[in-house]
Amino acid sequence: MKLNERKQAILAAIVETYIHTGEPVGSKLLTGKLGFNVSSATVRSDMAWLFEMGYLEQPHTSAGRVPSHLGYREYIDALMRPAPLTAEERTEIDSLFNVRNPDPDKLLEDAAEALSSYTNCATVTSSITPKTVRIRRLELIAAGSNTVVILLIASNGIIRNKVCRVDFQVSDRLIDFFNKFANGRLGGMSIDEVSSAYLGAMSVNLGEYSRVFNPILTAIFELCREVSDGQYYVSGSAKLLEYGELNRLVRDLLLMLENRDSLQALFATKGDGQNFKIIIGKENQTMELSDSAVVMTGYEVDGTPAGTIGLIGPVRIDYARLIPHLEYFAHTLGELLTETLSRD
Amino acid sequence: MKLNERKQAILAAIVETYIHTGEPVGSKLLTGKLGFNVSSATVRSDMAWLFEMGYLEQPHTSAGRVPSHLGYREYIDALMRPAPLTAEERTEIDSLFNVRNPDPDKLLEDAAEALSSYTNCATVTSSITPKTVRIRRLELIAAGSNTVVILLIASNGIIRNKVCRVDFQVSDRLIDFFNKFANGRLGGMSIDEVSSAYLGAMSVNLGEYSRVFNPILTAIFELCREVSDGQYYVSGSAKLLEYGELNRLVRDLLLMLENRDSLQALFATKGDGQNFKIIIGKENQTMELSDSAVVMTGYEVDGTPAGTIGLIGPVRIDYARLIPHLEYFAHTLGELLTETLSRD
DNA sequence: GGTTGGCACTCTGTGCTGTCGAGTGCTAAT
DNA sequence: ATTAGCACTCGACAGCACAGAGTGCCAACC
Repeated sequence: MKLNERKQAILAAIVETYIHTGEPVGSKLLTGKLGFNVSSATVRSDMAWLFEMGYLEQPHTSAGRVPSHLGYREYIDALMRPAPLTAEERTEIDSLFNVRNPDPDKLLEDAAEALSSYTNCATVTSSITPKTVRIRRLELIAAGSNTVVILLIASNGIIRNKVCRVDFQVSDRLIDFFNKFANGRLGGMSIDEVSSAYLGAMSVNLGEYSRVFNPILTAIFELCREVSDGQYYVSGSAKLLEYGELNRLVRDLLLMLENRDSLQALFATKGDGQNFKIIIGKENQTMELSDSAVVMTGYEVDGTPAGTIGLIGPVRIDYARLIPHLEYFAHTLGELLTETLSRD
Repeated sequence: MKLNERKQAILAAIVETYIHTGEPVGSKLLTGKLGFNVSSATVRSDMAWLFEMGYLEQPHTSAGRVPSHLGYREYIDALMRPAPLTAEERTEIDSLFNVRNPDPDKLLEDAAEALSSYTNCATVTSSITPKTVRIRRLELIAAGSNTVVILLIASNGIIRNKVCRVDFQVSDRLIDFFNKFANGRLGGMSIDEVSSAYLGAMSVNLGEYSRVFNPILTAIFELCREVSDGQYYVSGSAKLLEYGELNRLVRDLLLMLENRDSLQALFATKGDGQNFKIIIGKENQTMELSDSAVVMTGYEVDGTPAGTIGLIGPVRIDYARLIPHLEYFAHTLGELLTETLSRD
């Protein structure tokens, strides 16, 4: 049931034309766009075949044809010719990053914003914390007589802090004591290993101080979870409004993008490693996305997968242009993060 | 040119009916809703008068009437009877706040979210840092051999950190030295007094270390600006899509809410102190808001204005219900923050 | 003088109709 | 296998009539 050369060309032309115009494409228009020298009737019979096979859909009897999800799938998997980035585009993207900031959180935020302004889609970046991330440093800082701030610096450069109220009178001596204790016990440990059980065991070791420091240990646990759950940066969600075909669901889409859990569910479906994942329309598990396409890929820091970058737009987007762009964004992001971290 | 009792009642009834139904209201419908026992013809002549005076508008000749901005204004300023909160509503709102978290940033975020889910509008909360906010503590923490984290704890409970790359080999001795130096010079100082000039003078005092610590001083300056500029938390912007009348501008509205500068411009127009400010439609400076209403008020921490809380919705919102609610939110937020800070 | 009922008028929304054009599907010829 | 020709289908659009809601005005009334 393979497509011959002409059928491939016709399908590709339909997808590309439709991506551009957003209108069903007819046989006559198509004959002009094809390299082949055939009449519209021939094209028509091929289109009928493609329709039969499920590659095309028909909004109504006398309209042109529109790619079905299967059609897009075939186009993306086999027919599309990705447009490699020009040198100018590369330097333009490079300049979009705020290279000077060594904070990974800021970098992810900037990347989401840059990608969004570049692609005119909603974008999401996230840090998926792999098992290898360790606690580089924990620091307790006095913030008041009964308040402390706990600062966690992770080996992937992520920094989080948390305010914690304590029962005891905060003193330099106690802070010092705890900092030594905590860094001794937790420093260098994998984030995921910091379980309530482990912290409970630690608490026992604190002896007389155990009760006093318990809220702090709890806070440390929560901080580790925050780092390990990663963070999602969304940008340009308002751009989804520009695509009329999404109108029906755009409200749910926006709500989804505001909701951490939905994002997590979506990005958890990401494929293995650096590979691309393109989910088209109804292929999506979630209703909200049934008229959208999600294109995402991972980025690597120092050779290990460290996060995801992706975009959400209408099914009708210029894959051939966007995929190489997204690839370059992921690559650049990984590079910058690697460089940032290798500096010490 | 004052409105007599019946005209007042008619205007109020028109505003309230229109807020509910969203459809132009006609004289016949109105006669039923009024306490007065008059015929539709009488109501009609009063409506004609209100129209003449600019309190009402007419979408087209044979349609009912719709309140003009002046009409809304009169309603809000003189006619509206705010619906005081019931005890249940109060406890419901109280329970929406995540009371246990002593972090002001989280509190503001929660407040925005809670207010949005409660009012079905987009909401914004912000911390405006008054002149009285001081540096409570500055802490330099080693994050690598050439990287430090600077943590700033402000007297209003706000905590910010920044990663900073340095030229020198980070050592405990240097960190200690700088921490003492910085807290001695800057601790207790008003955020706004930390100018580049002042830091420049400090740098001179560092003598041989001057060059080495300069990037850190710059980072401290930036941190102070971050705290002093305040933060904006937006929630529920997707809810604006539910209001058909905003459709035309909703894209620009959403973009505005994503943009820090626009928010700042909007909230800078806030009135004095705790007072309410309601800006209706064209009263707004910014085009994007010309079909929306902005309702905002300040909240106070320890008796001084400390921030703003507000909501953005269509002009047609239930002011009588929302204003007391917003008031209560602002009050609760201020209380919680005051309590949080007074704990040490 | 304020209030009322009556009536003509205006405008929107809806549904029906006919026409136009784009595009298909089929068939017979090449 | 390809093509030209032709009938057919369907949506978009414009025109039209009609019902319904609401107004504006006027003469009559208390």
